[in-house]
Formats: sequence, C-alpha cells, structure tokens
Amino acid sequence: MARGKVQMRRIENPVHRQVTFCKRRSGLLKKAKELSVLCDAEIGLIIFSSHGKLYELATNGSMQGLLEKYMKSARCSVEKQADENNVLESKMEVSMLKNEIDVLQKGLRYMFEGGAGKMSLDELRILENNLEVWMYHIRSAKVRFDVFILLNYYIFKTPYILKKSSN
Amino acid sequence: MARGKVQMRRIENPVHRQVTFCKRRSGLLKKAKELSVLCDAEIGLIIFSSHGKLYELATNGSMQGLLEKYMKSARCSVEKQADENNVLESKMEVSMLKNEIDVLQKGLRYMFEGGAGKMSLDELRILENNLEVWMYHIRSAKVRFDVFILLNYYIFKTPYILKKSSN
DNA sequence: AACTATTTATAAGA
DNA sequence: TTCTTATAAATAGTT
Repeated sequence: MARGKVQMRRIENPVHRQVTFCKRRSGLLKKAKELSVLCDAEIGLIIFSSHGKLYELATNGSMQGLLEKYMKSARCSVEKQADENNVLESKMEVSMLKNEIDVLQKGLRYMFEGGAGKMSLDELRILENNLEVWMYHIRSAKVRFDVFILLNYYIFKTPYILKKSSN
Repeated sequence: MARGKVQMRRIENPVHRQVTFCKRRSGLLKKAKELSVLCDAEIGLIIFSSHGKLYELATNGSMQGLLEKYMKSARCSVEKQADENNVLESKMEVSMLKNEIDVLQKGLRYMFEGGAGKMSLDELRILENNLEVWMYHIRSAKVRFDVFILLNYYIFKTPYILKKSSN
C-alpha cells in the first residue's frame, strides 16, 4: 500500500511475511478498537499466526462474555434458518430430544426410587450408552475441550448423542 | 481520517455513527481478509453493533473450527498461568476432580451391577446432586447455552460443581 | 525499529 | 446506502 501496490496473495518470503504480519496485525487491532470506541460496538478479534500463535482482542474486556453473546446470536440464527429451511427436520429433532429426556427421567426415577422393571431393556441400554459416553468424557483429561466439541455439535445441528435420520 | 481528524470518542450523532459504523466495519473486514491472505493467518472477527446486530468473519470458513482452536489455546494459557501463579491450587483442583470422578464411577457400578451398600450415604448424595444439576440443564429449554456457560466456568477457572477452597 | 513515498481508508458532503 | 473527493492514516520497501 505504499511504495508499490501489493498483490493479494500469500507473501512467500518468510521474513517479509513476518514483518507484514506484525505491521498489519497491529493496524487491524487498532482499527478494531477505533470502531468499537467511535461506534459503540462490541468487537472480538482472534488471530492465529501461520505458526499458530494466538493474538486476541475483546473490546468489552472479556472474550468469555463476547462468546456467550455470540453463541446466543449464532444459535438463534441457526434455529431461524432451520425453521425456514426445514421445519419438519426441526420437529423431528425436538421429538427425539423429548424422547431422550424421557429416557433420562426414567433413569433417574429408576436410580432413586429403586424401582426395578420400570424401564424397558431398550431404554436401559440407551441410558447406559449415554452415561458411558459422558463418563468417557469426564474421565478423559481433555474433558473441557471435549465438552466444547459436544456443544458445537448441538449448536451447529449435528447432534452427538442422537442418531440423524438417514441422509 | 479525511477532511478533518477524528476525535477518538463515541460519535454522538446517531446518523453519523451509523454511517461511520458501516464504512469502518467494511474496512475492518477487508483488512482482516487481507492479513489472512498475505500472511497465511487464521482470523475470526465478531462485531456487535450498538443495536446488537451481529457481523462476523472467519477466514477459514467456519467460526466453529476457529473457536475450537481458540478454546484449546485459551485453555493452555490459563493452565500455564495457573501453574505459574498457584501450583498448589491447581493440584487441589485436580484432586477434587479425581474425587468427583470416583463418586461418578461408583454411581455407575451401583446402577448397573445393582449392588446396594457399595456407596456411602454422602457419596450417594453427591451423585444425586450432580445428576439433578445435569437433569435441570437437560430439561431446560436453554440447554445449549447453559452447557456453554458451564464450559466457560470450567475453562476460566470457576468450577461449577466443585466448591472452591476459601478465597 | 525508523523513515518516507505511496497507496488506502475514510469524513464530509451530495 | 452509494459516490465523490480532499485529506488522514496505514504501510511496502528501504535504511
């Protein structure tokens, strides 16, 4: 942008690339802060260098808060889109979720009321599978990240525990 | 930045603010894309307007993937920091997590081997509380967001189920 | 890390 | 919003 136009492709020379990354990264962060201040906007910026180093900015101070807000927004978008694109599939998913909740509720009653025979063998098998999946995650050292993955599956419409209807 | 310097504070005139937001937002998104292409960086940008409307960019195509990566990075930073700042507290937390895992394991055995008397009353009470918390989340319509909140507590060092040692 | 010739972004006006 | 244009800001190439 100065002393010659720049071609919009990856800079091959690693030294040039690193220098440009440093300059433009600080420029971008500055612009983000300015936009936030001037226009009263809330901004989150995450940058991974080609070497995987993380740089971040959250204009309200915490990336947590921003991501919570983002997740709420994103969830709404996804659900609206789903409603528009495929009401039937949404309804089926709700139905499957309700079934799963029923199974878990029965499981709780089974445990704490000591009632044998209240659940079918199939229901017990489903409950057992679900709990085993959770136990796997809980026992794993990477529990936190795995829970996040699981959450993503929920939010972005690829349920983890539930079977998708074919195709 | 043209036809007069701009003061770095919130633009009070709502029309000016909106126009500036629109222009600078597109500028910021362009700069982010350029940095990504030129320097082979991976960038996520989340912008909420003052009215709460969401604009976003993920240079690799999906915000999910970026946030997964971010969560891994953030977790590492937090854990490194914790190690540096307070090794003892970390060890205590690990110890408390192990205890909780033991309780859950005993709970599973209790359920599927039908063995009464293998758990103490205290252990049963803890298991019951944990499961009730989970059931509450599962039954709640806002399950996805709540799980995310919960995850945040885990990642950012304010465990949800576990009691913190005082101060 | 500085410098500076240029390009780019953008504030104000239409 | 979009366009125009004068000017401020960012930055590519160089030292």
